[in-house]
Formats: sequence, C-alpha cells, structure tokens
Amino acid sequence: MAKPDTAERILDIAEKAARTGGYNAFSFREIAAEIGIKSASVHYHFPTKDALGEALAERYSDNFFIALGDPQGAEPAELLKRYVAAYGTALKQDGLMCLCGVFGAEIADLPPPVASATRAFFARNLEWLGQVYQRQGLQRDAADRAAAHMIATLEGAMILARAMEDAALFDAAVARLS
Amino acid sequence: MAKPDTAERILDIAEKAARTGGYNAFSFREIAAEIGIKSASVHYHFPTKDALGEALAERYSDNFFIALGDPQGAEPAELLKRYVAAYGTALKQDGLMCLCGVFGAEIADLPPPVASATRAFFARNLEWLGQVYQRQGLQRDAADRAAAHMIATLEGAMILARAMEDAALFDAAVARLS
DNA sequence: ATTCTCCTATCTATCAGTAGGTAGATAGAT
DNA sequence: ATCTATCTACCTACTGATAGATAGGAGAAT
Repeated sequence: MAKPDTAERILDIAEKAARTGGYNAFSFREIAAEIGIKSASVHYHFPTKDALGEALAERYSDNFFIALGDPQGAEPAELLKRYVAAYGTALKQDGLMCLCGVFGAEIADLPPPVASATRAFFARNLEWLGQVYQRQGLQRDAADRAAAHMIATLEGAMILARAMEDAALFDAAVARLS
Repeated sequence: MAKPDTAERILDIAEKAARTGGYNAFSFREIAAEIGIKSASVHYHFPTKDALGEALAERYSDNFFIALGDPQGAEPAELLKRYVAAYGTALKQDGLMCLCGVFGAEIADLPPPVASATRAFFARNLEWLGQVYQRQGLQRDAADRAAAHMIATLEGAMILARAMEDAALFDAAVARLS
C-alpha cells in the first residue's frame, strides 16, 4: 500500500514547523499527533531530538543542491536566476523560511550536531555560488564576496518579507541582484 | 545606592539571551537566577512573557534609532555608513544578533504583541532608510527598494557570519553596500 | 513622636502543562 | 524465531503563571 515511510513523514512535519518557528517549534509529541502515532514511536526512528534536527538540516541541504544542479552546468546567469528563484518560491508558494536561515539565527543555542549541519549548508552555498561567480570572470576574492552578499541578501529578504507579511518586499530587496 | 532598577536588568539579561537563541532562549527562572531573585518577582515587573518580549522589542527599537539619529540630519552618505556600522558593531563587539532579526525569523510562532513590535521595528527601518535614500536623489520606489535591500543584506550577513563563526563574512557580504 | 495605612518589591509554595527520553510489552510480517 | 514498528506507562526537568505572606519605607493622622 505504498509504504507510509514514517521517517519521511516525521521529517516533513518537523521541517515545516522548524521553518516556521525554529528549532523549538517542533516536538516529538506534536509530530506524533499529526501522524497518528505515539511520541515514543518517533524516538524509534530518530533516537534524540539532536539526531532529528541534524537529519532535518542534512536532508534540506541535499534537496536544495539537487534542485540547483551542477554549478559548472548551465549558463552562470541562468544558475544565479535559479538560485534567487529557489528562495522566492519557498517563501511565496510554501510561505516558509529557509530552514538553515532560521537555524542560523539561533545557532548559538543549537545542539552541536545541528549547528554543524547548518554550517555545512552555508559552506556548500558559498562554494556553489563562488564557482558560478568565477565562471562569470570574477577573481577568487570578488567571487567569494559576491557569494556572501547573495546569500545574506536572500536570507535577510525572507526574514524581512515574512516579518512584514509582504512578499513584495522580498522582490524589492532582491531586485538589485539579478 | 544607585537604585538597582530591577526591570532594566531583567530586560538586559533577556535581551542578551534572545539575541543569542531567540524567544525561547530566555525564561523567567533563568533571568531571576542571574539577578539573584525568584522567578515570581520577575512576574511582578513583567506580568507575562508576552509583555516582557514586547518591552524587549520596543526598548531595542528605541535605542537603535536614538543611536542612528535624525534621517534628515547628517549627510546621507554618513548616515548610511553609520547604519551599516551599527550592525557590524553589534556582531563583532557584542557577538550578538539583531534582536528583531532573530524574532523575524520565528515571527509566525511569536505571541501577537511581540510579533507586532517586531514588525514595527522593520517598518521604522524602512522609513528611516527610505528618507535617507530619497535625500540622495532616488525616486520613491527606488529608495524603497534600496532600503529593503539594505536591511535584508545586513540581517542576512549577521546570520551568515554568526553561523559560520567568521566575522569577515559579514564584511564580505556588506562590501558592496557602501 | 507615635501609630496607622498604603505601596513596593520581594518571598514561599504550588499548579498544570509540556518537554525529551526510557523500559518493557506486543502485534504482525518474514 | 527474529525483526520492525508500534504501543503503554512512566520519569525527570522545566515552562509560565498564580495566590498569599512578608518586610520595609513613605506619608498622613493622631
């Protein structure tokens, strides 16, 4: 009957909650209730909250870069457009923050494995964007700066637009990037 | 004996914790313990956590704009430099996030009064920056976009630098702004 | 001056709710 | 018989919040 794949559902529910209110916004009990099982059963799939949080960040990161594709693939301008669109779609269609943006804001209070996975996400982003900008002819240093600027603006634009409940603010903040 | 001003100390301690780990990072008990009183006494000064969170955001916002000064005052270029420096100083000297940046990231899970005070902070920022950019000759729309871009980049740069534990990333992300 | 009254700021003690986590039993499939 | 996935039942710790007592000071009334 198309296996329920409980572990995946746990991650789906936890991710949605985390991208709404951060690491403290999801609990074993709430997740269990939404699936229709008991909280002890969630512990069967993810022994601790640390482990669940880490798995969350890793899956999010993997999916993100699968969607973006090879930084040496399509045209750089096209890749950058795709990058900006990835954030915009998450915000406008799903109404959700970037998981690692939320985690990043509270990183000093996160369990070490979750903090580590969050850092890994940003490191991958810097690397991916750095490659794309270098393909556009920028020197190493300039490419790295452009990458940092891009990530910062997009993460901040999500927060701003979300806080003000005005998706147009995202576009306004991002207009200079493309 | 220079009154201890307990209410102010409560706000100081709560602000530091909130700017580290968000709204759930401070509790009445922890604050009380740090001051050396009981948690019930903290409720005397701030009846509910909602009220404390709201006061936190309002005081933060007020102090922020007192430090920035009149947007019609100094030279626009000087005001923008000061604006960027305000974020950089908070990050590098205090090692803390922008309070409303953290609250903004988890805004959907905040009590309404706290969410409202957070929105007010961003609204004041948009207004302040919009005025400065218009003094630089930008049209209304362009000034508003530039304001959104500025706020987004700075908030995001703080998250990025903090997550990667690398203050240089803040400067890299922000280099294009000045 | 002394006493009475009120206010401020704290205390003790307690509550219900929720958190993450664990031990051990159980039903069903292989 | 073993493995998978769930259950029941429970634990400790912490959360925000409340009721009611208390100590000390300020001001007014006697």
